[in-house]
Amino acid sequence: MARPIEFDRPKTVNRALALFWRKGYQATSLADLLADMDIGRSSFYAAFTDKRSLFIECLDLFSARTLELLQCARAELQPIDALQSFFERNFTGARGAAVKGHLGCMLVNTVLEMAGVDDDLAARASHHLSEMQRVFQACLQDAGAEPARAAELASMLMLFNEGIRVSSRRRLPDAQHLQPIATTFSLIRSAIA
Amino acid sequence: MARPIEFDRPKTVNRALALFWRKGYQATSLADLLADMDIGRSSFYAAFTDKRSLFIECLDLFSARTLELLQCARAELQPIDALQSFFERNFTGARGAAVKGHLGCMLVNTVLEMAGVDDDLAARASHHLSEMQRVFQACLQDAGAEPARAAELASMLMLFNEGIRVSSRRRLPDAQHLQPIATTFSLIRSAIA
DNA sequence: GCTATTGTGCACCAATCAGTCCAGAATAAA
DNA sequence: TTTATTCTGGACTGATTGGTGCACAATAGC
Repeated sequence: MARPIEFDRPKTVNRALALFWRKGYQATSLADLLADMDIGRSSFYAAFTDKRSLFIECLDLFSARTLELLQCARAELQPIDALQSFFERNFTGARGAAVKGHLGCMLVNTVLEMAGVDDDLAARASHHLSEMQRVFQACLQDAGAEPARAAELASMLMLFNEGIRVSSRRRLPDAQHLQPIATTFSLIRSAIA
Repeated sequence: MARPIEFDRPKTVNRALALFWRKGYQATSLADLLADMDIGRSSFYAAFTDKRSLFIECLDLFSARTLELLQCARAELQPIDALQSFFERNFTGARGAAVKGHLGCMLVNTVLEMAGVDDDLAARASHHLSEMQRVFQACLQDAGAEPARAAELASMLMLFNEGIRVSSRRRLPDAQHLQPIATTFSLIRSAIA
């Protein structure tokens, strides 16, 4: 047929995801993207249609990965431990994880950046957050909470999640994050038992 | 001497503040500002130096007003009630307040928008949030909490604040916000008593 | 080797960005 | 009225934005 595509698509999307995650949608220029993904303009538009379309792809990918991370922990640990580790892993252990932790959550970042600017993007991010909240709720039910109680706690946990993602972009000492996580989960445990 | 300034400076800054609050720094163009403030380019640069300088002025003004609101409630109500009303007022009562509530907190918005883009702006917003946290702590101490305990609760309350400001930009039903506020404060009350 | 097909490098585009500049309008002092 | 001072409207600038188009390069089938 013809010349084969020269770049590794998933890897290239990953680069874009990292950029968008760190700098947000608006502050990431096409020039930034092309340089970092190391492809030409034509290839970019041929493969990804649009800056906006690529952003949506990254947003969905980020959400899928986050949910996967959560489900993974859920399979390996007790439900509440799984939730707690989901928060703590951003501030402990490997340096790579800790660095990523300081970028917060791309979904939360997008909600705040795009609300009032591009409401469709904001709504899409918000929708992914609601999916996360449903997983929170499922974990809490697994831990023995009644559905109504689990829903109530899940919505508080989502609030906590949003808060900690903001807080983690403020470059405060890690202890400032870890201590409230511990406090919150000891509270949740006693609220269920 | 000469021609007097034709516009009411505080009022004009207010207009800019409202715009920045709603759309953030980057998405607010100079054209937007000029149209909304209803002044010409020259007057703008003569009076405010810069888009960035004006933004900083708005940021500081927003912070001052928020702190004032908090201190005001503190003077009129019991310390914990003051804190609780500070959160609830964004989702209850006059429609104007409720609309503003859905814009979240300009400081939180700025931290997330500018982190990794203009770290000085983000740091300035973050600094203002730390001031707020100190007022939280003072209220909790007024309510009888020991300093260490008050500091711990204040940092959790700030996390809660950041969360609720994110959540309020998601256009969820108000009950989704009011219920966690009630739950949180009943928790805090029992943690102090 | 020749041709058809497909992907790419790069020049180019209009639109928009923040910011500058100056001619002239409006006032106050004389 | 004249002059000095100050403020403002709007044209202008250079840089950057996201996006298009085209000529060429690289492959596959023949």
